[in-house]
Amino acid sequence: MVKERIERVKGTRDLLPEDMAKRRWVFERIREVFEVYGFKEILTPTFEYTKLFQLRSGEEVVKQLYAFKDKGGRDISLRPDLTSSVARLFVNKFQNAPKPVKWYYITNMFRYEEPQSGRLREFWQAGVELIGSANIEADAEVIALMIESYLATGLREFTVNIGDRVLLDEFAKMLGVEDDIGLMRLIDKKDKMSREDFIASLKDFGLSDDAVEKVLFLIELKGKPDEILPGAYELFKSDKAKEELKKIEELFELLKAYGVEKYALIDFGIARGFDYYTSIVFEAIAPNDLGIGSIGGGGRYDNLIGVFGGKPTPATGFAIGIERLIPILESKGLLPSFRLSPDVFVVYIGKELEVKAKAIEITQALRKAGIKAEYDLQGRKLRKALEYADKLEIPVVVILGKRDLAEGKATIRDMATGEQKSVAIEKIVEEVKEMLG
RNA sequence: GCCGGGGUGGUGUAGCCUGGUUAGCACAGGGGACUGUGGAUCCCCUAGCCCGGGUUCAAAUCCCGGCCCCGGCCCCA
Repeated sequence: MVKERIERVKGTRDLLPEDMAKRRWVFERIREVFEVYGFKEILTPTFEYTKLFQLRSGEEVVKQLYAFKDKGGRDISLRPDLTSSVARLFVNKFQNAPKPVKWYYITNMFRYEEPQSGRLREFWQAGVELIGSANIEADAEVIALMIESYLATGLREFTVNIGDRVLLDEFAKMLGVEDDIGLMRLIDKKDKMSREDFIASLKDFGLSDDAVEKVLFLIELKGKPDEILPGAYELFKSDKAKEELKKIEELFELLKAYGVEKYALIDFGIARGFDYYTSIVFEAIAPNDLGIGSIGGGGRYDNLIGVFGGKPTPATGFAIGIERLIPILESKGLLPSFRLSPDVFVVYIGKELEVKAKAIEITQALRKAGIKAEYDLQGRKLRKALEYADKLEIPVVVILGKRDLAEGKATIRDMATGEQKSVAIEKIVEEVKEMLG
């Protein structure tokens, strides 16, 4: 016989019962916060026309699509994020809905990248989109929500670092740099290299000594607003930049009102990709030794709806990377432990149908009472059945044999103490409930 | 797409450099010793060299290609 082993597809993961229990717990914590903030859950299709994702361009983006032709010859891609789909949905059906539109999603995404630490080809994100408000309150709302989402999972050591694309643009203009994207790309990499290498790469990029000084000054603008903003007001002279700085100042005032300002920092070196963000951008960082950088991020994208053919509509949002968050929570011992085994194991002795049937009836009665119960489908001998229950740490075993049955009773065993009692069959549910507390 | 390190029963591993008995060990799984009482012991069973090609009398072992894993680069919406 030829056995061909089928492997998992590269960059994908099998999620086992323990994994699912953890994920479900984390999803629920996050979902609760999303809901109390008034966001409503949506889900768009797993795949869309490739065109949808190409529209907001970026050659890299297209290269990392999981793209294919379907049988009808359509060019299709698995969604690399939900923002594009949400924008499409909004343009298709919700342009005249009352504003703001507040949506959230918890689902999987696909990107064709080389897998590495904290990066798979299929991954899950929990995110929100807030569409229809250009006010800084909308930015504050989603940033506060992001912070509270992490707090809900028990995480405490993290910061949400806030940057601004307008300021980076103004900065590039100030330096007379035409390739502003190239400059942002370099600035984004600042933490990955030594100061000397960073300076060298800036010079290679063509910056004058004076401009290099300014860049170094800019990336030092990282911290609490009262420490940072005075320096920022000195660095930026244009009206547009000053106006933007005022917004950020207000943003932090609002975050104070939300009660989450201690988790928020200014970091003007944050660029977060280069395609659709237009103003405030932010990313969440949680110190860890797992090699995991950002655990989530987002920002304002005021042009995207227009790009997709809608009337220009401001929007902001964020996404939390579940595959990055869970290992961090786990390494900090913040995840509860989950019991997957049943609470009661019903064992019958012998092969008689009558006994077997009674065991099933007892199991069903327990289940109807909401108790996680199983009976021994393997038909093990009592000794093996107890070993099994012990191994799975099942706290209560109900033993049913002909002798018990003759008296209309069953034996209930407390696996921790080994204590047993003989109980009338109709009293079993009641008795077990009491034992399980 | 590129670079480095890996891939031996379900899991963890020895063996690989230096090719040569039946690929060893531990745990897990199933059964028995023990026909109504667990965490112990003993015995038995199940199950493996990632795939393909090459070199060789002989390949888990050496060579080439592919796939997958771990990590890094690019990129990270």
